[in-house]
Amino acid sequence: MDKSFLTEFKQREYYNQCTDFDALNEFMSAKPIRAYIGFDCTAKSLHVGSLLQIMCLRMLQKHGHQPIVLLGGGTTRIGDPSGKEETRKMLSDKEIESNIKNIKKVFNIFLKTSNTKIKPIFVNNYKWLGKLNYIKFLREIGKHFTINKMLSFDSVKLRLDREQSLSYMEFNYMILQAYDFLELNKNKNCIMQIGGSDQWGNIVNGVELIKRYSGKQSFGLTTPLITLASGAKMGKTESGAVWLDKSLLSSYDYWQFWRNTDDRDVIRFLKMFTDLSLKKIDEIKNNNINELKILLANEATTMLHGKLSAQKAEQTAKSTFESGSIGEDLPSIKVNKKEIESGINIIDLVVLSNLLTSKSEVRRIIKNRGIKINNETIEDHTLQIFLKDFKNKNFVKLSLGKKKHVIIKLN
RNA sequence: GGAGGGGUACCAAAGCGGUCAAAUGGGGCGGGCUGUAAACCCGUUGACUUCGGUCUUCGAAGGUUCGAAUCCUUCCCCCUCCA
Repeated sequence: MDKSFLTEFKQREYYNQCTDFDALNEFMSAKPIRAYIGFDCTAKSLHVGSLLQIMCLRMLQKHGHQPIVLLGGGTTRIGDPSGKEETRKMLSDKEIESNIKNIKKVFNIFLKTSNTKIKPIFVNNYKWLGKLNYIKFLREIGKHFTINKMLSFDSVKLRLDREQSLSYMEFNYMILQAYDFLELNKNKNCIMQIGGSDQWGNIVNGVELIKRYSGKQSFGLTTPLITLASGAKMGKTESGAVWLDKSLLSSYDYWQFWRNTDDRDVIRFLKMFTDLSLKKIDEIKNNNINELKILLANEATTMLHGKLSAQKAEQTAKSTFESGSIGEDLPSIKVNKKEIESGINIIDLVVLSNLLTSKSEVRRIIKNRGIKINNETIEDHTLQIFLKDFKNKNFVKLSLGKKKHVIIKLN
């Protein structure tokens, strides 16, 4: 074992804070360890906001350590108040279980699953949280927490300071997360928890609980909150959240997300989100910035959707943006021939294509010259589209702005 | 419990009887410039529309009025000070 995990962790700018950096470094150098990250299961899938965490797990594997993936069926039922302005809606057990099932897929893509020494261990904290005995829990675990301290945590303090209510249920979240860590420490020999910087308080609680409960040392490690050069939070695109799931966001759109990275973020993202060696990144860092963005997009898309999807996306982007033609990977919808036969209003067509949902908005954008059909700007919102407008191959390309395109095919 | 202040569109914040679908700023969206970047500039930002208008919005419910975001009543929520 070497000391390379934390070294690389820092070099790739994953590092934010650690409870005891030097001791952890010793530990990780001595022998393989197990570390865990918990993931929220409130949505059908994860989005790029969780990607850095996933990359951490990959890096653990790369250096011979074993990741534990906690899909929090238990804590999701409670809802983490950290960074949230208000209580989340409650999810049904059925939804949570189905979310967990779907989210698992992401890890099987990003993580190595064949090598038994490092393959991810999936755990669901509902298994232990679900059957807690309240009195017993209060006596064994609750006694280690003081309200005084709990009130001082940001997740709680911010909510209270800002007049928003915090339910008793959510107030317990941090204890449950600490308990998770204790549980994994006892039963899975897990000595580290990684998380985003907003999880620091929760993580430290776990480390302290383990210390008090069993006298053992454990570690917490956090990654920075990634903000874009523009100051925005990472993870939004024209079409919404950037999901790590093909059925929620196409590989083309995923590719586009990376391709549209702000200049100032490119090198950082290459380090964070690709497997390119740091040496290689250093060599190419002065290359043409757009080439680098394409590289980033290809690497990131390959990792999630495979090489073929990445190539197709790149090809489609090329034909769409460089030659204004039509790439096969553009999103498409099928329309029944009958709907077009007698002519269809351009506004209705745009709505039909799901590019926009409000007719008023379509009108407005047409006025602003933002709608194109087969690359021609629409000037008149009363325009009718007929079968003859569907070119040779029975399709039209409908564009909203410069970046959103849909192919409408006849059925 | 007492005394004040406040709840307005995605957010912040004006408006305090008609000219208010509601100033202004931010954000979003579209256009221009460019490199599918940033910065900057312009336009736009409730829904539907035969582009004449029509309908629904200013914490909630009632009321006054020809007419209410604006006045009155009750209720809900928040903030500050006092106890």
